[in-house]
Amino acid sequence: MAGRPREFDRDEALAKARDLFWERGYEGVSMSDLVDAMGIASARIYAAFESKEALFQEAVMLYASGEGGFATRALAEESTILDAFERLLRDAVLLYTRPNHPHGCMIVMAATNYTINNQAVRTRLGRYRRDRAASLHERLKMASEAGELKPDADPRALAEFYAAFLHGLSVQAADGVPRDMLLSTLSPALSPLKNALLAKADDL
Amino acid sequence: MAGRPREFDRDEALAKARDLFWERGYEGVSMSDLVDAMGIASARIYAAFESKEALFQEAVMLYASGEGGFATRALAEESTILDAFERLLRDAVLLYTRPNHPHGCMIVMAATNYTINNQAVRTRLGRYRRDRAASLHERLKMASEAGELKPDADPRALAEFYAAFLHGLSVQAADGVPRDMLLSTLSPALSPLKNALLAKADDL
DNA sequence: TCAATTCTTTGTCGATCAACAAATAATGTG
DNA sequence: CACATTATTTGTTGATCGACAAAGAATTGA
Repeated sequence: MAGRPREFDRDEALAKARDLFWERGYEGVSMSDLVDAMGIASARIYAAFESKEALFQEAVMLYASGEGGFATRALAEESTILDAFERLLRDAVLLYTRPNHPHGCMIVMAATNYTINNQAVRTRLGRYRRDRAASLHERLKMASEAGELKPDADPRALAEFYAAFLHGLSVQAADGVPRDMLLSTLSPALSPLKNALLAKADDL
Repeated sequence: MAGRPREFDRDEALAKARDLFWERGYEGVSMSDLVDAMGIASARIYAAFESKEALFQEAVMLYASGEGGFATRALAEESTILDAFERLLRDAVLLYTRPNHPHGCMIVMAATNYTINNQAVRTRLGRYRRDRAASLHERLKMASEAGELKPDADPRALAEFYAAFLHGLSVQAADGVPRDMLLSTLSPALSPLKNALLAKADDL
């Protein structure tokens, strides 16, 4: 079997599609935009990725498993809750303001407003965002059960607070707020968590 | 002068357009969607509002001077910085989760991702968002100069922090996070400001 | 009454949208 | 070699996009 070999690098083309979707969102990118950016004719895109929606989905998964995975990594790899959230927020700012890349989080930016036809795309991205909030919640519950937090701390409220802030960082970055400015917001942003920690030493 | 009188209520039609744009964004709404929602033929829309973009702009202004003005009002009408921000955030949650209305903030949701042709719309809404951050900054500087804040508090960082959180609330609301949940995030959200206040009594 | 003015209806414009069909080209396997 | 298989090229499809032109309808002032 095995017919004519593919002439373009599928991963490379997918990465280009991801960047375009990242910058302009699903509906902000037309097939002809993709043709230009990926450098291959539309029929080839359909052959390799099935449809625009499937291509977008795959691009989102590429993002989520790559740069977008910073949150998962921070939550899993840091041992204290404070270290985890400090790193998570810091990595978020760095990613959202990376030079020569689209600003903001792809999953936040790429699907807020949508045509009737494409509500499924919007809903799916909403689910991704809810999953992120859930993972924050999980990590905070863990910390609470491990005795890191005050007994009256509310892990769910803290989780939704940080989810909101994280999403907001993305909007700010897309609006061009500079990296240093966003980094300076992390000190106030971490104070709710610090207030919820069981006291060791009083800092600030 | 004065020819045939208009048969439809311009303000009413504009409000319907605003709600549709609020829910689905500028590009998420087509002229034929507007025709259906406003109940008038497209040529009438052009006669009364000039273009889709001008209609959108007017709808945004209607929003900004109405429901969207909660921030301006809170900042202007409350005398202490804490009261102002408490009310601002609370009003934001209430507006963003109002039943029988689109969820989230129109100015945050209606233009994050956009086609090349409509970057002007995106840019303009970005400017609105930056203006909001600037007004938070102004109010915090006022408070600082009035001696409400600790000398080492950073009004600019606090302003951008609250701007980010506010924008994030909008994303959360649009994703269906319930009102009570969002209200419970306000307690952590206010702790950075409380930490920056010159001490009077220590409340948790 | 009639002319000027404004609104409404109807139909349509060229452009662009996502998606594919058909034909041609290049590979491996038997 | 021939044939099955897969890629690429080219062109087109019907739908929908935003925007308007032209003509009829309703009103006011002269």
